[in-house]
Amino acid sequence: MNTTKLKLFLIDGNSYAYKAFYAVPHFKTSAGQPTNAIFGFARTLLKIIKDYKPDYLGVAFDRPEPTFRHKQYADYKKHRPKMPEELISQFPFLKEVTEGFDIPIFEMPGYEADDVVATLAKKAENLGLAVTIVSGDKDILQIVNSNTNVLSAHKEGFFYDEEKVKERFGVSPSSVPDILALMGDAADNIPGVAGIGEKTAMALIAQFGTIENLYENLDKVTKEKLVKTLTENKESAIISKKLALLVTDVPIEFDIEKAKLKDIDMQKILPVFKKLEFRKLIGELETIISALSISLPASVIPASNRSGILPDKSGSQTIIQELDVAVAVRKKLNNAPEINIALLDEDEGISPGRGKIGVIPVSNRSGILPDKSGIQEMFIFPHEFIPELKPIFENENIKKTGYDIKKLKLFLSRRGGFTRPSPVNPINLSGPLFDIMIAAHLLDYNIKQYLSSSPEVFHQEIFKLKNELEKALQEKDLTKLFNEVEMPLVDVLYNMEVNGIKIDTEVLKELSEFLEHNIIELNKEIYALAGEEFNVNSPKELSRILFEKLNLPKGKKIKTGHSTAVDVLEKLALNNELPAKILDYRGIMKLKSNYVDVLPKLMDKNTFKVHTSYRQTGTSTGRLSSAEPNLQTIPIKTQMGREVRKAFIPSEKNWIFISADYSQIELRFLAHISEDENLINAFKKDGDIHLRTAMEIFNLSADKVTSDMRRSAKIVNFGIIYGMSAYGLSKELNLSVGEAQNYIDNYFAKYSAVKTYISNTMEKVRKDGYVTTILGRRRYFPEINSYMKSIREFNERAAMNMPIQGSASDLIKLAMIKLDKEIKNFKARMLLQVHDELLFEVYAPESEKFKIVIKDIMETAMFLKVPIKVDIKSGKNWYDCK
DNA sequence: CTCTTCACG
DNA sequence: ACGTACGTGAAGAGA
Repeated sequence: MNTTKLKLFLIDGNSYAYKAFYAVPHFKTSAGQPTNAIFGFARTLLKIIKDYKPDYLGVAFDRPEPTFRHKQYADYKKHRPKMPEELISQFPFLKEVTEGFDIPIFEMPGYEADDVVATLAKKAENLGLAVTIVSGDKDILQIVNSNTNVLSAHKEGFFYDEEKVKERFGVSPSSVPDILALMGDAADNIPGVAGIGEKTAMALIAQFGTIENLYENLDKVTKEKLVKTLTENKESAIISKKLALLVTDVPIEFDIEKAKLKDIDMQKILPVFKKLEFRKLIGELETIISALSISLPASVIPASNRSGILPDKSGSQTIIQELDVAVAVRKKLNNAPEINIALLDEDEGISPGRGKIGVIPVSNRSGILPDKSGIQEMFIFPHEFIPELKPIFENENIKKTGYDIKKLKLFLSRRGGFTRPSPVNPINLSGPLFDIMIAAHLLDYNIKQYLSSSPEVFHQEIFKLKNELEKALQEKDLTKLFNEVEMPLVDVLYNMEVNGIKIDTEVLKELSEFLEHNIIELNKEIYALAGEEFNVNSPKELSRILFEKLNLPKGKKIKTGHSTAVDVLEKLALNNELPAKILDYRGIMKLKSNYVDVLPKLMDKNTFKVHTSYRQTGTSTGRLSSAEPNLQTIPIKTQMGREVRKAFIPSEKNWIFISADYSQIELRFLAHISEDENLINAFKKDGDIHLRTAMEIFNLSADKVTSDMRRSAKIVNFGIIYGMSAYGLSKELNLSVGEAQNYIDNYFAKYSAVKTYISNTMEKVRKDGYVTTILGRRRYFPEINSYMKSIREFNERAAMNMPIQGSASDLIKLAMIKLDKEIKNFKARMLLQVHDELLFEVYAPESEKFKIVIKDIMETAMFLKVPIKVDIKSGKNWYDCK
C-alpha cells in the first residue's frame, strides 16, 4: 500500500456495537441506561484517532427500514435472535457520541451498514485514499484489496490485508462470499449448508473457486456424504451467497470533506460523556488531546478541575500545613456525627507508612458548611498531622464512610512502616463504619470507572454515592448482609492480616536446595531426550520440540498453537519418557518459584511472619480471595508439595495449630437448597456421601461398590455442582459419552429434586437476571440470554453454582465473626481462611477446650435441613494438621 | 499486557 | 465447527 496516501477509516457502527455489547461488561448510568456498547464504541473511536491518526473518518449504521435482503429472501433474519433491548437503547447514544466528535454518519434506507461501508470504500479508492474498515463481520473481508484493509473488531490491532484473508480462509478476498455461502455465518444470519463447516468450505472453494463451479462439478467431489449434503442444500447455498455478497453501489452521497478528521471539540463531546457518566474516558480524552497537541480552550476546562468531572462549584480542598490549623479542624470534626475518610496516597499507603488522609465532615453541625453543590470541604492531613485525628478516628460515636476500610485501618494502625500495628501511636479506626467498596460490590455497582481521576476527586465522587448505595441495599434486601456480615468481617480480616503466620525459613531453605538439585538433574535429562537445549518453561518452545521435532501426536489446540497442559502431556507420557520428565520439571519449578522461594521474600524480616491480604470484593460468588502471598493455594495434593506446609508454624513457643474444615459443605448446601429428600437423608445418616452416590447410580449395595465406583461417584458429585456435561464427565472418567450420560441420568433419577433445583434456578435467572445465596447475596448474569451458545451455557453453569458456592461462603463468614468474638477468651489467634477451612494458633494447654468451641460455633453458625459437620485437626505445623 | 499453565477450594 | 466444570491468584514467556 502506498503509505503516502491519505488515510480514511470507516467504522461499521452496527457490527462494532454488537461486538462491544458482548465484549464489554454490562454497566449502566445511575439513571439505568445501559452504556457498555457505547463505552466500547467511544473507547475505540478514541483509540483509532490516537493510534492511527486517520485523515478522514466516518461511521456507518444500519437503518430500521427493511433492506433488499428482507424483500428478496423472506427467511432472512427471521430466525435471527432479536437484538436485546439493552443494546437497542444504546444506538441513539452511539450516534450522539459520533456527532459529538464531529464525525459524519453514513446510512441509507434499504441497505445495511456493511453495504454502505463497501460502497464508500470503493468511492474512496477512486479518490486515491487508503481505506481501513473497522468491523467484526466476516463478510466485509470480501472487499479487501491492495488499497483497502480491515481492522478486526475482535483482535486488537489486527489488520486483514489480502495475505491475511488468504491465511484465514485459504482463498482471495473476492471468494469470501463463496466460503460463507457454504459455512454460513451465525452472526450475520447467513444459513450456509448445514453440515459444512469452515474446514470443508475452505477446501471446496480452494478447489472449485466458486459455488457455481462447485455445483457444476459435483461429480468431482469424492465423498458421497458430502455430495448428498451439497445437493440437498443447493438452494440454501445459492441464497447464502447472495446474502453474503455486499452491495458496492449504494446510492449514497459521499462528501469526503465532511469526513475530514477535525480537532476534538470539548464543548461538544464533554456534555455527552458526562451524561453517559464516562468519567474514565474523560481523563483519556485529555491525554489524547495533549498527545495530538490540540489546545484546549481555557474556558472549558478550569485548571483546578482538569478532569472536568466535578460540578463547577466543586468541593474545595484545604491542605493542613500547621499544627494549630490541624487542632482547630479536629475540634470542629469532633462535633460531626459523620465523616468521610480517604486514603490519598495509595501506593505509599501501607508499607512505607507515608501518605495523606483526607477527611470530609458530612454534616454542618461541624460548623463547616457545604458549598452549593452539596460537596463539603476536604481537609487533607499530611502524614505528620494524622496523629491529631486519633480522637476522631477512635470516637465510637462518629460514623465513618470510606472506600476500602480495611486498607484504611491497616494504614492508620501501621503508620511508621510496620507490617503490624505501629508501637508508636497506632490509630484504631472504629465507630459505625460504612465501606463504599463493599456496598458497591454487593450491589454490582461499577465504581472502578472513577479510578482514573485523582484520588481526591475519586473519593469526593464516591462519597456522594453513599446515600444511593444505602437505599439500594435496602431495596435489594442486602442491608442485613452488609451490616451483620460484611462490615463486621472487615474487622475480623483486619485482625487475621495483622496476626500473620510464622514461617520456618530453615524448612524452606532445605526444600529449595532439594528442588534446585532436582531441576538441574531434570534439565539434563530433558535436553538429552529432546536432543537440544531449549527453554522448558516456554510452552511455545516445548510445543515445537514435542509436536514438530519429535512429531508426537498433537492434543487440543489453543490460540497460540498446540496445548502442552497436564492432560495432554499425561497422555503422551504413557508412551514417551520426555513428557513425563516435563511434568516432573513443571511441578518442581512451580513449587519452587510460586511458594518455596517467594514466601521468605514476602516475610517480615523481624517477625518471620507473612501477612496475606484478603480481598473481600474480589469474587462474584461471595468468597474471599487471598493475595501477596496467596495463602489459599498452598500445596497439599502431592507429597512433595505438601512439604511446604511444614514451613508454616505457630508464632509462639508451646502453641500449636488447629485446623477446622467443613466436611462436604457444598454438597450439604446442594441438599439444603434443593430440598432433595434422598440427598438430605444421606447426610442425616452421616455416612460416606460418595459411597452413597455410588450405590445410587450403580444400583448396588454398599459391599458391592468398588473403590473405582466410589471415585467415579465422587467426580459425579462434584460435576453436578459445577454443571458438568456428559462430555466433560466422559473425559474425566475415561468413558464414552453415552456411559457418562447414563451416570448423570441415574444420578438425576435418584436425586430428582436436584434436577428440579437446576431448572428452577435457570428459570429464575432468565426471568430476574440474578440468583441469590442463603443470605440473599446476589450475582447478576446479564449474559444469561446471550445468543452465543457458549456464553449462554457458561452463564447457566455459573448461575447454577453460585448459590451453592456463595452460601457456603456466607456460612464460614458468619462463623468467623462469631469466632472472632469468642477467641478473646483464649490465648489464641485466627490466622487463615481457605474457603471451607479455618486455621488457628493456640496456646497448647488451652487447645482441647478451644477445639470444642471452634467445632460448636462452626457447626451451629446456621441451621440447615442437613447437619453441618466440621473436622478438627491439630499439629505442630500446618503439615501435621491431617 | 495477554496467554498459558497450574496451585488451591 | 466449537466448546464442553465453578471460583480464585501467580509466574514465566513473549509481544
